[in-house]
Amino acid sequence: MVSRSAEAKALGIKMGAPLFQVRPLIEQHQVQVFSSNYALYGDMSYRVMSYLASVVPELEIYSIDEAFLGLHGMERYTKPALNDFAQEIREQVNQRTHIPTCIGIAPTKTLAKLANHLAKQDTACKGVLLLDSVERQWWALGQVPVEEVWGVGRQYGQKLRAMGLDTAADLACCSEAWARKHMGGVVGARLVRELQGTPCHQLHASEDGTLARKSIAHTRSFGRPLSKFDDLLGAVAAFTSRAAEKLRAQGSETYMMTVFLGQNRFGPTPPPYTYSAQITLPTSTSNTTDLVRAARALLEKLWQPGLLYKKAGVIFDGLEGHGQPQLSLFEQLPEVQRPQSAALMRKLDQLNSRFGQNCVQVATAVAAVPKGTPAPWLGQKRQCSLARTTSWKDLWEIG
DNA sequence: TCTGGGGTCCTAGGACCC
DNA sequence: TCTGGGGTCCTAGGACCC
Repeated sequence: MVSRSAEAKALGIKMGAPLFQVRPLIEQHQVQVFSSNYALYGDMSYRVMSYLASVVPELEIYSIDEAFLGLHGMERYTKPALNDFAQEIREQVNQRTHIPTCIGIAPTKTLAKLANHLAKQDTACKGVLLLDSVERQWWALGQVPVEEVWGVGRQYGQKLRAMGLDTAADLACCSEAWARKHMGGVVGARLVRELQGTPCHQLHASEDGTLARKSIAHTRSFGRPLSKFDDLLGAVAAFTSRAAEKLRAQGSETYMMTVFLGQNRFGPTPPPYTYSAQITLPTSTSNTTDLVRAARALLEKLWQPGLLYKKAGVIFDGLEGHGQPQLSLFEQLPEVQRPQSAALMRKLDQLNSRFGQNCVQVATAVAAVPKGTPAPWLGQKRQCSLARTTSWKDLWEIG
């Protein structure tokens, strides 16, 4: 259970609880359960972000369901005007997507997150909280338990409580030097300064309403544990293909690749549970066949006969913008060397986008799979909702 | 039987180079 | 052979985020 409605939370279904543990509750109260549906979420997110990009000077997409809006140049607006502006945004997003939102406005990202947190909690805010004075900022800081501050996780939360710091305000009273010493160095120092109202985190604006990642990964747990090299190769090749698609979709190339295998963390085997290997490629690429070849080499280093693996993943780091890779003087642009490669990948992406994911795949990803059977690494998505907005076969039918 | 899938930034040590 | 002050890259891991 990763995302729960207010009603589900009220039943006591915990974040991260595995389905089998809450099965009785679910049956008793007829709780509706859905597998994750990334295609639908991604498309709805894109609709919201595109709208936001059209109404504010700067937009940073922070995650699939959160964004920072830069309001620079709007400081002169009075409090009611800013509140009205935020309300208008909420109404528009709701009209277009039926997605409810809350907005926190403050001089730093950390304070804006804190304001947003309070706006969600207190219905009197009507979804918007503006912290436009030092007095209101300190009032807000006093309302929030320290572990709910953005950047304070479980470890620091416990540590701060043990030191008698209970609220965000207590933390904001600490000195930068203290935070540097006790909260992970420069990270903690910035956190405290942000709480005090001094911006330390820039806005990383995205101009086109999409998010350009610095690393791209595709990782999955298998439907059942796998041990044979060929099965794992199939999985790793399929994951590499998906990650390479994501890479091309954001117009990037990679020169660093990691492959990892994971064993069952809940099983009888003691740690380590994951084994990983990394390679630096001689030149940046987004070509699926090149990347699958590299993935295979990494897997050959990792794989041990007799071990049962439950999970695998492929991660691309060292991303470079396509067309402007940082090459040394003596290297050729990859696309100049192999002009047909880019065209082939474009065709591959077009086919898969038009006729469905995995319509065309690299042979390595399917070689080990007998005809007519699902790939052994696929998870069981038993309760998937439909991809209403991104798949022809799942369109709403009205009749 | 069943236990998610992504990301970010920072630190530190060792190899290697000038 | 020892001394010294840089720098980069690679690798691994920790803490946090959604």
